[in-house]
Amino acid sequence: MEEFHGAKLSRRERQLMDIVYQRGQVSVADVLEDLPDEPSYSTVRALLRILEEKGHLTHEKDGKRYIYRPTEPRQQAGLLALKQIFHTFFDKSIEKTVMTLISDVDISDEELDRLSQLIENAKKGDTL
Amino acid sequence: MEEFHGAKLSRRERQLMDIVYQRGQVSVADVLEDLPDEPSYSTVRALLRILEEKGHLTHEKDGKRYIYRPTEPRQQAGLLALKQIFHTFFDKSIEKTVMTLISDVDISDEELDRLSQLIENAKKGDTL
DNA sequence: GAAAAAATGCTAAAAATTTAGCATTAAAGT
DNA sequence: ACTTTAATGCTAAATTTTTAGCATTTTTTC
Repeated sequence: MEEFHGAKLSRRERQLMDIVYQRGQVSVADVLEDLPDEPSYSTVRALLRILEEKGHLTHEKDGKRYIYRPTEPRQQAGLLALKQIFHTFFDKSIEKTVMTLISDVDISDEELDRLSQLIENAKKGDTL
Repeated sequence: MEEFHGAKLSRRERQLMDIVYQRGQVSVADVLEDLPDEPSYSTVRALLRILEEKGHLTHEKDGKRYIYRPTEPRQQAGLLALKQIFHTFFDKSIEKTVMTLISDVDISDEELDRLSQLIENAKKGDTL
């Protein structure tokens, strides 16, 4: 099993990376805003620096402040995280995973239609 | 957003809980077997005890040894973990999530058929 | 039933994580 | 240009996590 990004991160680090992936990119202030327990500015900066040292983030200057972005693309990180989940909780069964999602999360008829379409396309793609 | 079990756990604790959910139930030896870096027996026991203190596990005796089980059912824990992922990486879109799964993970035609069926049923259930 | 093996109970040290302070630099306002 | 504001650089303390040792109990074996 390939390793998903979260496996090597401490608790706080994971929390930060989640915020980064949710927002796409962050300033220190952004992170502070999303953290429920409001650590100090210094604390958040330290964590971002550590995550950058470890290679999970990069930063660039935007005016006077740093903007941090993940080094691993969102899509890829998401896939690994998803694989981890469906390996641990759903016996590597896509069916069980999707079943859980559509039965417990609100979903519109339009979305269901698009899902059907998606699967039909996958079938065609596979059999060709 | 409801909190998934992993959010309050340390790195090692998460690792243990993943093993527990993968196996359903574990002895100390089981956990040791699944940990790639082989910490000591004592270490694993300590962690299991802590997880029990925190309310994530319970144990019962099976002959001479303890068997630990999660207190939160697998299905429920899996759902929360899944929600977390699709919130963080897939914009809360079931479509994006499923798309990623079926396009990047090997899937058989039979499974695709069952998926179609699943979605058809969901449609009927919703519109009734 | 005595000895050996294999488990747990408890405790504390080592390591890693998390936190925040003080100094400095860069930007903005007047 | 000078003052104020808001950012970063660096460092170290506090806390949490992780680890493992030693004593004790339970089970197995002979």
